[in-house]
Amino acid sequence: MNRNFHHPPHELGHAINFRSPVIAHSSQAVKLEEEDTSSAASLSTDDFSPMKNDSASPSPPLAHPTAIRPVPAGIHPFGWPAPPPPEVLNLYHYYLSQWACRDAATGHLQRSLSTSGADHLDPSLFVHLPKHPIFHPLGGPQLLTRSASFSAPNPLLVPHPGSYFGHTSLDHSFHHPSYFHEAPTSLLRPHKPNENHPIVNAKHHNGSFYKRPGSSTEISPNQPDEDGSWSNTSTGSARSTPTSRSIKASANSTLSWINYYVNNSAATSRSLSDTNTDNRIPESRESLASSSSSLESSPTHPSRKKSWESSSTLAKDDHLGSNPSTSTATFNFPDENPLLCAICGDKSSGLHYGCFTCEGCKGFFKRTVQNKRVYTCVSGNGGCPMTKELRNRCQFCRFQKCLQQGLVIQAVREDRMPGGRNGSAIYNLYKLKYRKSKKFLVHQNPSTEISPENLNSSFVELEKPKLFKTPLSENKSNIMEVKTDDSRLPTNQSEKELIEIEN
DNA sequence: ATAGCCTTGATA
DNA sequence: TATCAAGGCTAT
Ligand SMILES: [Zn+2]
Ligand SMILES: [Zn+2]
Repeated sequence: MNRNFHHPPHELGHAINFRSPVIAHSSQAVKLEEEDTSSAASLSTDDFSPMKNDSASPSPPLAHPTAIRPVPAGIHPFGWPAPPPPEVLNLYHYYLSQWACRDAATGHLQRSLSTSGADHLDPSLFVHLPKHPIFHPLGGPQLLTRSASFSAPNPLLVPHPGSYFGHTSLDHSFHHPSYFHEAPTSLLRPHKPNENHPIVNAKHHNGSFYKRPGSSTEISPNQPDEDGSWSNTSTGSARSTPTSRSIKASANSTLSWINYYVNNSAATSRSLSDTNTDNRIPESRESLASSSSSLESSPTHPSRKKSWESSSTLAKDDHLGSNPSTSTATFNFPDENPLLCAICGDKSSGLHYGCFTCEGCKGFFKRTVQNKRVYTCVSGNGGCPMTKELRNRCQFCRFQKCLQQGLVIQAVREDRMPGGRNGSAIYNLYKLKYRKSKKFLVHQNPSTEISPENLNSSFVELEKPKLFKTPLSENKSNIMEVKTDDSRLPTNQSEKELIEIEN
């Protein structure tokens, strides 16, 4: 049977497809127009009911899907640790989100601020940014205040992955490492958000969104509400009137963390250039890297080291999730050990969606794709550790790692038909393929000893999935443009290699 | 929501 | 017929 009911990734991200009940109640999280005095803690379990809003909800659908954590604040169904304290500096998120913009002309990443000051920074643009605390570039999670400063390493690791600035839609490419480095400047502009953004557009702000009162450098009217909205951004011209909590953001302001990068933009741009493709994590950035070299690794540079072959401390547990500055090594799980989950390092139950994964990650991936769920990182930096113990703490980072490791979205069947085997179109997307010919395995390994090495030799390693291989580039087809043609013939190089080896 | 265990069904 | 990677079920 030819299966044609896959989950094409380019469909998953479209706003129209993100009307799942899980997403639907995100109207709680983002309200731009009206004042909302309810706090996030007021969310009840009813608000999260998956059966709610599906058909009978009177509230109109959102213009744009909003990624939220499916578990509302204050609810910890699985004994999760208490969520991080509320974030106090959305401005920092914004800054990081803009920091990664690559200049089309120079190829360098844009800094987010002009040297003339912060005139382009309008805090009312930050309304829908996640509010989770960020990780300090130097160390563990911290609450940055507007007066916070740091002598940051150079470069800062990554922009905040939960920012929607510059993106017309959410989809799973959002999770991919290339997202951070290849965001097209045509969509992700350095000094102001994407005007085409369904939320950040004139529809919500009467076209005066970017207008600023006079030449003031005051950038912060006040803090957003608990749900992330700004109470005073609804009506017209008086919108941006600074309040008593406004601050200055001039070159000599207290925003020294901004000034740092304003004054060091050249260095930071260079550090994120394309030449930086190795997976090595500089010591000064271990804290942010923790589980994922993923955020830096290039999908086109496989870096096929099989560290598990020589390592004897594979599944070393680490419960120091809140202190990642000391846990870099222990999170470096091998990704192709047939015995271990490529996502979390737990015991693998076999090949699932193209990779060796545990039952948990297999099910998690399936649920995520089937239900078209979108997550945000609980720590705000996309670098949450991924172990058996910690994998449930951040669904965003878990799914991100699934994609990074090469789990194939299309392998989740839309028709939910069990059994059988997936067609070649999907099969070709797998990073690892089971070698059908057992003769070769015997020939290769006459000994009957089952070692990880022998097991691995029975699998053919192929090129990275093409799914995300095309980096986000300057053309407008930045998001999941790769088509999944089921009728594609097995004529690619990887297939030839497979055949050649088998014969 | 998670994850362990079960059922299914196209291939070899 | 045995495999084994899909989805299903369900206690927690
Ligand atoms: Zn796992
Ligand atoms: Zn995370």
